[in-house]
Amino acid sequence: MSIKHRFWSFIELGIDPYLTEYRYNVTESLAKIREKYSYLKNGEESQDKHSIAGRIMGIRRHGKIAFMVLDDGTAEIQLVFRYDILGDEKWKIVELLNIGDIIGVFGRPMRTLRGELSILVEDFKVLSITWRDYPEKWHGIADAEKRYRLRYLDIMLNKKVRSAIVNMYRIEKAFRDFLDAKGFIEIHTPKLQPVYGGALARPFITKMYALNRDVYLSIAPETYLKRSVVANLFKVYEIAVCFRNEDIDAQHYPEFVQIEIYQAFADWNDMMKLVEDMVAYAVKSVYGDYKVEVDKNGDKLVLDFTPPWRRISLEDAIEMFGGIKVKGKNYEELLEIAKQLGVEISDPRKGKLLEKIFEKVAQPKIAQPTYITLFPRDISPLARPYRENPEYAERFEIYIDGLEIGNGYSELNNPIVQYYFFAKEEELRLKSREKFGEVEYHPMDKDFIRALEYGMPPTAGVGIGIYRFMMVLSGLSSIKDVIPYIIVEQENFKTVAEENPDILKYYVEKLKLE
RNA sequence: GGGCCCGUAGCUCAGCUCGGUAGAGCGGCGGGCUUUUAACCCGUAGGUCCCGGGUUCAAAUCCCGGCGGGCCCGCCA
Repeated sequence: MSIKHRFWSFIELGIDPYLTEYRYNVTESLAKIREKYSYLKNGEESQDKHSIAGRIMGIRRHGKIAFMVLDDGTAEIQLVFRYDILGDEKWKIVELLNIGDIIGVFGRPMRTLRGELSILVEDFKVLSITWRDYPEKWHGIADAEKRYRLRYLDIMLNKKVRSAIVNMYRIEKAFRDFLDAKGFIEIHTPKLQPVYGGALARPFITKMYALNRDVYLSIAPETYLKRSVVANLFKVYEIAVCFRNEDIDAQHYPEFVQIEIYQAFADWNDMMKLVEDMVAYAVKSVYGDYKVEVDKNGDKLVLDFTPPWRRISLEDAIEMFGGIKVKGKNYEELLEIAKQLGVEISDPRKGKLLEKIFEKVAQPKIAQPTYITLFPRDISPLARPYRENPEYAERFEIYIDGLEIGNGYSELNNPIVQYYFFAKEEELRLKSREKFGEVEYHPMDKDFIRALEYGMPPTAGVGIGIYRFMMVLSGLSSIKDVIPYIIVEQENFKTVAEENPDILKYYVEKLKLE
């Protein structure tokens, strides 16, 4: 690059973007200012003075007046820079500012003649600069690879992504508030476990040097939260990161967050009530209403979280949405139905066939929050068999906008039966391996069974996928869009210091780094 | 694990079918402009066309291999 870097222009004006200012006294957020001064009429100026700080997101220059857009993380506002107010010296700095620079601003709220609430700038400080050009303002960052590599830019520029991430925090907080008011406590269960369990999935295996052994990354907090119930912590939950060594697609990612809740002396019906109340509470406190309008790439969908939610049994749902009778059918008949539907299936469990048929014909049609109940017992090794018919489990799943969001049940508290189910799982694994290849199964966990042997009360539990829930609420179709940062392969590129040895030399000398 | 698609300037993209001097808009830089909302006007710089190999007089373009990324199917939430 032969042209002088604008960094040197700042230095010439006596501004070092890292050495001149070390802090800025912010007195008000832009969200508050927007609220407080909404009364201003066109052309009206307030005499109040505020200090704000943030990133310049847009610039419109008109000679001796310039308009910029400032984002302070709570909202955006237009800044009005005027030569007659700022004077010659400061105007030179205004001319150097680029989109992406970070400034602190002192000024007065006003509304322009065109009706834009603004800050009339009386003074400002350069707090940091950008060394890289920002993406085009209209399309922003659109290339999927760039979005994930430069995720901070995607979060900064893509409003849908940013509000999903901010609202995820608010939803989690509302869940905690709701549960706290009901006397629940949150427990941190181990992420490094000697036996994995609580779900059916392939685990990550890592080396623990302290004990010179392999350990598993937690696939679910379930068995430890149930131990906590045994410990007389009768109302527990955790917002837990879970790791599952499976493939990535639009609905799955190897690390994800779910909230798991366990309540003693309760059954699945109590848990469905708790969940719909909690979710409705959270949605209302974050979005202002039980009904949320979601923009799915231009298509509008109004989700209604008003409790109670619809409850349909798995087999009824297959009949209702798919027009297929499955009740009382045997394994061979169900296999034939699956084949007709084009469902590839290699699993000896009848329940797995039903689940697959449901996923094919019913799941995509469930838009509003719905409980699908009475899952087959043979695919629910941690759930309590249905009191009226042990072919089923007292288990429900939550579906919203065609996505599976959660899973809950009356927890199996019988250590004898739990032992039997785990033993069956091992058997299933060995049997299936010959016939179908590897299937996911739940490993024997005798330590967990021993906990049950000390006595666990009747208990209901649930797990709700936080990322999936946020996908649904924000209308984002890929789970990666609501995960703050995902893994990407390292890439070769040059840093600014590598490309500008003169600037590197400047700082090394200035800060006496050698 | 299987299939399909994408990779060109800082960003968004065109050019690729039918091989023949590397393009536009935005952004950057320089100039003009005191009320704009993707401001506008004039000028200007900016490229390893993802990488490697092959075919050809000639490759961004055709072929092969690789890398990076996306989507779908199978499996997991």
